[in-house]
Amino acid sequence: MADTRARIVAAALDALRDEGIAGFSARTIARQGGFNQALIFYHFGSVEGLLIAVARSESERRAALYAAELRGVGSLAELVAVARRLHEEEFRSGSVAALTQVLAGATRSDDLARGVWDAMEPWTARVGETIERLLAGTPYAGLLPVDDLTTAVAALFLGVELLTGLAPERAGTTLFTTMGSLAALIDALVAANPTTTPDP
Amino acid sequence: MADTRARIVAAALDALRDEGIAGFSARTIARQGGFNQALIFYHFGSVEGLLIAVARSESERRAALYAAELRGVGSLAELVAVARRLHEEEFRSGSVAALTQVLAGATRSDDLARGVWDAMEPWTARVGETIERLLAGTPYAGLLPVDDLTTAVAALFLGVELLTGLAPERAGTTLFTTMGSLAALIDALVAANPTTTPDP
DNA sequence: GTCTATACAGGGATAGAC
DNA sequence: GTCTATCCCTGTATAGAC
Repeated sequence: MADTRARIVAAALDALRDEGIAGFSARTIARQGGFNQALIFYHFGSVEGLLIAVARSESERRAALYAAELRGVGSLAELVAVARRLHEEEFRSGSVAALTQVLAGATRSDDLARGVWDAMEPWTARVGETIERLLAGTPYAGLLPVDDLTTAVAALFLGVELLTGLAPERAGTTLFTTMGSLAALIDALVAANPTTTPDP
Repeated sequence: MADTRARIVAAALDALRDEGIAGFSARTIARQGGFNQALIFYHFGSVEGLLIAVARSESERRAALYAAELRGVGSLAELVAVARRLHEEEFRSGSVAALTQVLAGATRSDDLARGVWDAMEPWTARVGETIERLLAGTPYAGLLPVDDLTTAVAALFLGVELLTGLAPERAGTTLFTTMGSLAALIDALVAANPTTTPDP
């Protein structure tokens, strides 16, 4: 039953958020979801298989969410504003925290790493489209590789999550306020120098 | 004996790099270092205690390394160049990878989170000093909070490590090349607009 | 498809010999 | 300070009842 699979994935996500990858076990997950431990092996083969399923499911959900939010973004400052909103929403629900746990866990197995990487694709693709659109309005369009910028933005987002998990009060509101100021600053600088080109 | 403690910490670091936080156990570590498992409990009280000790030791080592490298940094582009050199060195040795594992593991316990956060202080302090020095040369000195910028830079560095662990070929060389171009671009924009101020 | 029961390995931690 | 031995818990995985 597809419904059971969804319930298991949801419980696994909760467990990942609450216990971290180190405590991600079939027993913990089953306790969370109030179902039997053996179901995990029946439906996903192994705990690792479930982890990949979680990564995939989360990435698809996130891609849909971000696609809607990112559509209207027309400047760096707006990108930061959207990132802030999404961060607050996703931090409350603990879902990006769960993603960082998956990433940390992926170092153990190459299969898992590949699976998680593939699962992230729908999300990073949305971010990449947005960056491409932003760049198109500037003279730097051909000079800065979109792929690398996407990786950098994704890395920043994940890193913030990693640190927020450690000390929520530090990365709370002021960090995004500052990044917003910085983005506005860069927007202004770019607008003021429409023909400047970077060093080769 | 202080020597034994150091041996245990070194073995723990190796274990963390190879197995990740999910496989970080007293037995794995003891196997790595060729000593007895019970020594960990004698010297560090618990596996968690050892993890905090590893975080502290690593942070001090890293602070010393970075202090030397960051001293000469006078522009954003130079900061990226230093970050690239350090990333390559630390990625080879696996030590930032170990740090991300510690951070992921810290979600489990508040004690651990506090310990790891404190342990990161020497490192972030060096980064913060550098950013403060960079800002001092611009008109934005009072406008952008150094603490938040430090957090952002640290987050970016950690996030890159997280993604590099997942797909080394993606975050390899071109990412830092692009970030270097971007930094040079911003340096140029700032130099061209010495009196521009950001939106309030 | 789901549950119970169970195998077996690995891990945290401690007692006590040396 | 270090090692051996051990307790007991947790975890993965499967067999088989329902």
